[in-house]
Amino acid sequence: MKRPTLIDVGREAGVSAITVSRALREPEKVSKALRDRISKAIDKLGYVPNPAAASLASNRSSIIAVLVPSFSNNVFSDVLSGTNAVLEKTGYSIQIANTGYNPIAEEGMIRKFVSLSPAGVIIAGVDQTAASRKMLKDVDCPVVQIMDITDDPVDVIVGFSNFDAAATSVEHMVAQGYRRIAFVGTRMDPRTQQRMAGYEAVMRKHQLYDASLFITTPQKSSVEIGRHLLAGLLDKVPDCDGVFCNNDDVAVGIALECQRRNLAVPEAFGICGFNDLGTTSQMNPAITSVYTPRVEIGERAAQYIIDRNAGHPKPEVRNIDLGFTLKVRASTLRTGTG
Amino acid sequence: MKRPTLIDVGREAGVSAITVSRALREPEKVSKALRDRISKAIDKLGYVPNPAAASLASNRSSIIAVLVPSFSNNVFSDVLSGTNAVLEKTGYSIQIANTGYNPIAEEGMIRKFVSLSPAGVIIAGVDQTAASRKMLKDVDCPVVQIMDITDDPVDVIVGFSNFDAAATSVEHMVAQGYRRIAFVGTRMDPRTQQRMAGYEAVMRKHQLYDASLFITTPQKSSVEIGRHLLAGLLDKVPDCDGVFCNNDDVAVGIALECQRRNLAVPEAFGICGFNDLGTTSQMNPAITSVYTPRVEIGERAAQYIIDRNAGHPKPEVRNIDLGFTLKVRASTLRTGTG
DNA sequence: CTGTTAGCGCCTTCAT
DNA sequence: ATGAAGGCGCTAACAG
Repeated sequence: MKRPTLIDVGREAGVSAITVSRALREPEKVSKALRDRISKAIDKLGYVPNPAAASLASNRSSIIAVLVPSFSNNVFSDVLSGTNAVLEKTGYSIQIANTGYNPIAEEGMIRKFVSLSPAGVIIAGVDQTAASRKMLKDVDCPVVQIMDITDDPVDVIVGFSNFDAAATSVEHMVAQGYRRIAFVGTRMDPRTQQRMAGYEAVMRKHQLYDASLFITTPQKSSVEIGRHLLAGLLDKVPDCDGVFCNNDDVAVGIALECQRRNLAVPEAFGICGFNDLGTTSQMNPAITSVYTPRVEIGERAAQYIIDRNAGHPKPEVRNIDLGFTLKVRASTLRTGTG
Repeated sequence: MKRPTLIDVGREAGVSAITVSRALREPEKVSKALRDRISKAIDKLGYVPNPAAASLASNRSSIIAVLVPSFSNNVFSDVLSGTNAVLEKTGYSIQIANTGYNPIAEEGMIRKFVSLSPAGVIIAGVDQTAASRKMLKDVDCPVVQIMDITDDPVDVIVGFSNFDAAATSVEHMVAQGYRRIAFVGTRMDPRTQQRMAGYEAVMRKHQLYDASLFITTPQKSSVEIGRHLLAGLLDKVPDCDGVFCNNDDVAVGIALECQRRNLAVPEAFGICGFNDLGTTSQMNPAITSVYTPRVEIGERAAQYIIDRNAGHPKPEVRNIDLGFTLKVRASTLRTGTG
C-alpha cells in the first residue's frame, strides 16, 4: 500500500530507476519502446513523483513564488489569473504570500521562499529593501518584478509607468477644462505615490498645483471610503471641479456620492478612476479610467520564467513596458471631443 | 559560500546536527544553554532550513493546499485573506490552485497536492468527484471543505447553507409584496444551483413559481452582465417586479440598469444581491444582500488545520455552520418595516 | 541510450 | 538531554 517509487516503476518496467526518471524529465533521451513500457508501469502502479525528493536531489523545485501586497485587491487577482493560466498546463506550482504592503515582512517572506530553491519569483513593485534586493539578485532563478517599470530591475520587470498613466489622465482632465482637480489617494503604497507624482507634475506644469487638492488616507480603498473622501474634499475645497483617483473603487464611491448630492458629472465635476476594473464603465454616467494590463502582466511574468528555465538567454530589454490605455468616458467629457 | 546545513550549525555550536534539529522543532527537549548557543550559531551562519529535506525525511510538508474555483472572485480572495492572516505567523505556507469550476481538473490538482504530503487541504464546496473524495479521505492531513455545509464532509466543513441563505432572502422579498421575483444566476456552479433551489422552494411554497422567471447564463458574473441580463429579463417577463441575484456584481449591474431605465427601486422593482461585497451597501438606493462570513471561513479553516496538527482530536461536530446575515436595505423595502 | 554510484539535508529510531 | 546510524526518493556525474 505504500506509495510507489521510481525503483518500483523501474522494476515493473524492467529498467533502472534513473531511466524512469529520465523518461519523465527528458523523454527524448529514452527510446520509444522503453518510454511506452515505463508509461504503462507508471499507470499500473499509480506512480506520482515525490517533489521533495526531486528538489533535494537537484537543488531546485517547481515552485514559483508570488509575492503580492494584498489578496483582497482585484488588481492582484487578475495578475494571478494570468500567471495561473500560463502555468497550469506546466509542471510548476504557485506558492503565494501576502506582504501586506510591508517591506520588512516582505523581506522575511523572500528569505523563506529562497530556501525553497524556487523555479521563479514574481514580486510586485520595485521598492524592496536592500536586503530583499540582494536575496533576489542571488537567488538562482528568474525574478520578475511587476506592476511598475524601472531601468534597473533585479532581473526583469513587466509593467507600466504609474507616473505616466496618472499624468496622461490628468492632462486629459485639464484639456477638458477642469482646473481644480483633486488627487484622491488611498493606502498610499509606492505605486500610488508615483501616480500622485504624475498628477503633481501635470498640475504644476499648468500652474494648477495647490497643496490643498491632495486628499489621502492610509486606509485601503473601497467604494465606501470614496464616498466619505468626497464629502471631506468638498468641505475643504468647495470649488473643486474634479478628481483623479488612484483606484476605481474610490472613483465609484465618489460617483455614487455625486449622484446623491446632485453634483452634475461631468458638467460640474469630473471623475477619473484607475485600473478600469469593470464597474466604472457601467456607471451612470460611465467613469473614465486608466486600463492597466494586469492579466497580461501575470501571463508575461510566468512566460518569462518558463522560457528562462527552458534555457532561453536573458533578454537584452529587461524592462517590459506593457503600457496602459486611458479609457475616456462620460465622467470627464465636457467638450464632447474627447 | 554554500548554504549552511544543520551539520554546519552543529559544528559552530559544538553539538550534533540532530540536536540543532530538535532545538528548532522541539525546543523544550533541549537544555536552555544549548538552545542559546544554537540560536547564536544559526544567526551567525544565516542558517535557513531546507524544507525539501525536511519533507523527504519526515514524509510531511508545511504546505497547506488551497483549491479555489476562481481567483478573480472577491469571495475567494476574502477567504484567502482570512487563511493567510491566521497562517502568516506560523511556519505554514500556502500553495494555491485554481480549479476553474472544473471537477476533472480539480481531481488532477488534488492528486498533485497529495504528492506533496501537505499539512492540510482547504477546498471549496462538496461536489468533488468520487476519485477526488477518495484521495481527500486517504490523505494523511486535515481536510477542510468550505463555503457550503453538509452532514457528510470528508473531514470537516466550514461554511453556511446556500439554500437557506437564498430562501431567507426570497422570503423577505415575498414579505415585502414582491410576487414576480426572478432568479438571476451566472456561471451556475454548484453553490449557485443550491441558491436557485432555495429560491425555487420558497416560490413554490407561496405558489409564485414560474419557470420563465429563471434567467441564467454560464458566463461569469460581472456588473456588465447584470445590466444585459436585466434587459433580457424585462423583455421576457414584462411584469417581473424583482430579482434575487446569485451575486452582488450582477445585482449592482441590474441596479444601474434600473437607474438608466427609470425603473423605480424598490417601488416598482426589488433587488437582492448575494455575498454583500461592499458596493451594494453604497448604491443609490442601497441594495439588500446576504452577508456571508468569507474571511471567518478562511480563518476557521486555517485554525482547524493548525489545531489538528498540534494534536487536537477530531471534533465531534464536523460541520461548522457559520451562518449568514440578510442585510435588508432600501432596494427591497417597500413597506418601511423590513 | 542505459546503468552505477553516491549523495542532497533532514528526521526517525534506537541507544546512551 | 544528547548522539549515532541509516534512509527518505530522487538526480548529478560519470561509465559504458
